[in-house]
Amino acid sequence: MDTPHKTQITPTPTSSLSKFEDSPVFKYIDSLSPIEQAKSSQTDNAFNSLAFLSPSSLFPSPQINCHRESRFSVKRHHFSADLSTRVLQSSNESNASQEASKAAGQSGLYDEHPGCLSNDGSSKGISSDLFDKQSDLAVELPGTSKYDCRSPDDNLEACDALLKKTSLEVVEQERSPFQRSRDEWKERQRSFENERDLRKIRRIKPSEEAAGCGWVAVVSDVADMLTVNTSIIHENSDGQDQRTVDSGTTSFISNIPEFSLDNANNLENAESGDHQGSCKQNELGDSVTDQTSCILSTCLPDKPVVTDSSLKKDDKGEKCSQLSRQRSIRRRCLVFEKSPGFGLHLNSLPNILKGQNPPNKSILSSMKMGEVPSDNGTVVIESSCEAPASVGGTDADHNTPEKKRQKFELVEESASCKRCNCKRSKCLKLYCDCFAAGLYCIEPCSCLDCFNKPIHEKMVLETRKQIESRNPQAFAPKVIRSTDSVLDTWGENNKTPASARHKRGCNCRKSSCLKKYCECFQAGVGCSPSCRCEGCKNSFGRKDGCDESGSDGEGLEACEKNASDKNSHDIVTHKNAEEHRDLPVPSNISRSSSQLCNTPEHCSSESSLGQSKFNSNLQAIPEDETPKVLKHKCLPLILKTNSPPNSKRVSPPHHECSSSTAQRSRKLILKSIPSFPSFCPP
DNA sequence: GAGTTTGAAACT
DNA sequence: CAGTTTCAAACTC
Repeated sequence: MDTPHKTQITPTPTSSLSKFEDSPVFKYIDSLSPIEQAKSSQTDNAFNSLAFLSPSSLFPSPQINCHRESRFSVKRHHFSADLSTRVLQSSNESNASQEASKAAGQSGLYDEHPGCLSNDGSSKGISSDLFDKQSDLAVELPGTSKYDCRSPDDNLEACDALLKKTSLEVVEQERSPFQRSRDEWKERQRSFENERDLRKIRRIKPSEEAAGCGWVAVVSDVADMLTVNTSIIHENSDGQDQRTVDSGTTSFISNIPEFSLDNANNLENAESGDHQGSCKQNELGDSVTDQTSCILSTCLPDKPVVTDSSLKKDDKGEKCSQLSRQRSIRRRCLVFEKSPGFGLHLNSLPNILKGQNPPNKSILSSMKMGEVPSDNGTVVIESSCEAPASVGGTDADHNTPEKKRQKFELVEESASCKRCNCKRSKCLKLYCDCFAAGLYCIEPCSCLDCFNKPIHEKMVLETRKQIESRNPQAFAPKVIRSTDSVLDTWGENNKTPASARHKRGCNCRKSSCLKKYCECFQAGVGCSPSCRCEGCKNSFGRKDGCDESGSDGEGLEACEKNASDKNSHDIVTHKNAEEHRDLPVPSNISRSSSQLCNTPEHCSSESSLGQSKFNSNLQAIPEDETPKVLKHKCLPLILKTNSPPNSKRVSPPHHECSSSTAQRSRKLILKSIPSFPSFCPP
C-alpha cells in the first residue's frame, strides 16, 4: 500500500519525530525560509483554485458543471478543509489567508464561497453555501479560472507539487513547539492520502475500478448511458414535459456522466504507474465513495446522505461491504427521495454498461428509449423517444465512439416508439402499461383523457398509492429472473429463458400460453406452478415443468411463429439477455420501477464480484424481464414504493411453503425494505 | 385500420 | 374469495 512517494512523507509513528529532526531532509526543510511557506500557501491556493476548476469549457452543461463543482468540493472538503484549516493555521497563516483571498478573489471564487477558503473552519460547513451556488459557480468558473491549470496534467502536477509542499509543511509543523499528537499526524497524513487518492481516481482505469468494490466502475460505466439520457432530458426540458425532469434526478444523472467523463479525460492524460498500491482499490473505493457521497449530497442536499468517512477507519475487508451497503442507501435515497419525477431509470443503466462487457446490441436495442427496466423503486431514468433527436445532449456527450454508438442505437430504437392507447382508464390504472411501468404518458401515446402526466402528478401519486394500498405488489415486477432458490423451488436448475418466471403466473385459457396474451409468454418466461393456465404450451417452459426451450427448437420456433416481428424482437431480446446473463450487467428488465433489487434471488445469487458490482453497489438492478416494458418510451415516473417484490395478486405457489422459499422470503424482505422511510404506506 | 380475441385488472 | 365487468393489448382480417 505504501508507495515510495507516500513513505517519504509518512513518518513512523514512534520515535520518528526525533529522527525527523535529525534527518537531512528535515534540516533541509528547516532551512526553508518563510518564503517557502508562503509558497506553499500559494500552492495551496492554487489547489483551492484548482479544486474549483471546472472543465466546463469541455462540458458546458450547467448540470455537469454542477457536478463538477460538487465533485471538486469533495477535494476541498477533504483537503482544503483539512489542510487549509491546519496548514494555514501555521505560522504563515496570515500570509496564506491573504494569498488565498487574493487568488480566490481573482477567480471570483472567494466571493462565491468565502467559507470554502476561509481558514476559520467554516469550510466544514461547505455544503449548503457551496451547493446552493453551484450553478452560478459553474457558469462563472470557465471564464474566471482559466489561468489555473486547465489540463488534467497540469492539475496533477499542481497537486503533486502541492502535496509535496504541504507535506513539508506538515513536517515542519511537526517540529514546532506546538507539536501535535501522533494521532493528529496520522490524521493529517490520511488527509493527504485521501487527496492523493482523489487524484488517483482520476487516473484509474475503469477495469481497475471494477476490480475494486465495483461501484465506481458501475457508476462510471453507467455514465455513458446517462449521458445520453441526460441529454434527452435536457432537450425535453425545452418541450412540454419540462417539468418531468426531476431536478434531483437530473442533477444526479448529469453528475454521473460527468464523473465518468472526467475520469475518461484524465485517463487519457493520466500518467500510468504512480500510486499503484496493493490497497489502491480500496483506497479508491474510499475516495470515490467520498466523492460520490458529496456528489449525491450535492444533488440531493436535503437528503440524508451517509458519508463513508467513518469507514476509512474500518477494516478494509469490511469496508467494501459496508460501502456497498451505504452506497445502496445512497442510491435508494437518491431515488426514493425525489418522488415522482423523471429521469433515467438507473436500473436500466447496467444494461448498456460499456467497458466491462460490451453492450449487446440486442440488449441495447431492448433498451428502447423511455423504457423502464427497473425493478427498483428507484428508478429514475428516463429518456424517451419523446425527443429522439435530442439524443446526445451536450457536445461532450457524444464525442466518444461509444456514445455515438449509443446515440445511434437510441435514435434507431426511437423510431419504433410505442405508447399506450388507453381510452377509458385515463392511464391511471394498471391497464395502462405506462402507468403500470411507472411512467408518465407522453406525446406519442394515443391515450385519451390521460391523467398520467406530470401536471397531474398528485393524482398519479394518489392513484398509485391507492392501487398499492389495495395491492402492495401492484407495481412490483411481474417477472423475476429465477436463480438458485427459485429454480430449486421450481425444480429446475437451468438458466434458459424458462429460468425466469412470472411471479403470479398466468391464467390463460385459450391462448395455450403461446401468444402474448399470456404474460409469461410475453415476458419470455416459462409457466410455473403458479400459473393457472389451461393447456399450457408455453414454448419457454410449460407449467408442468416440461421446458421445451432447451430440448428442441420447437418451442422457440413456435414463439417466433406466433409472435409478430415485434414479439420476436422481445424474444430475441430475451434470448440475448440470457446469453449475457453471466455478465455483471443484469440483462433482465423489469416492468416495475418500484423496487430496489427486489428479487432476492438475483441479489443473493451473485454474491461475489457480480454482486458487489451491481447488487450491493448499484442496488438498482433490473432483474425481471418484461419485454412489455421495452415498448414503453414514456417518461418514467420516479416513484418509490414499499412494495414487496413480485406479483400483483399474490397467489403463491404451493411450493412456496418450502424452506427454500422461506429463505427466499427472508432475503426478499431484507432487501426490499427501503433504507429510508417509504413514501408509500407499507 | 377496424373488428375480434384474450386475459389482466378492477369491481362487486 | 369467486364471479363479473372493464379494459387495453394482441391478434386477425
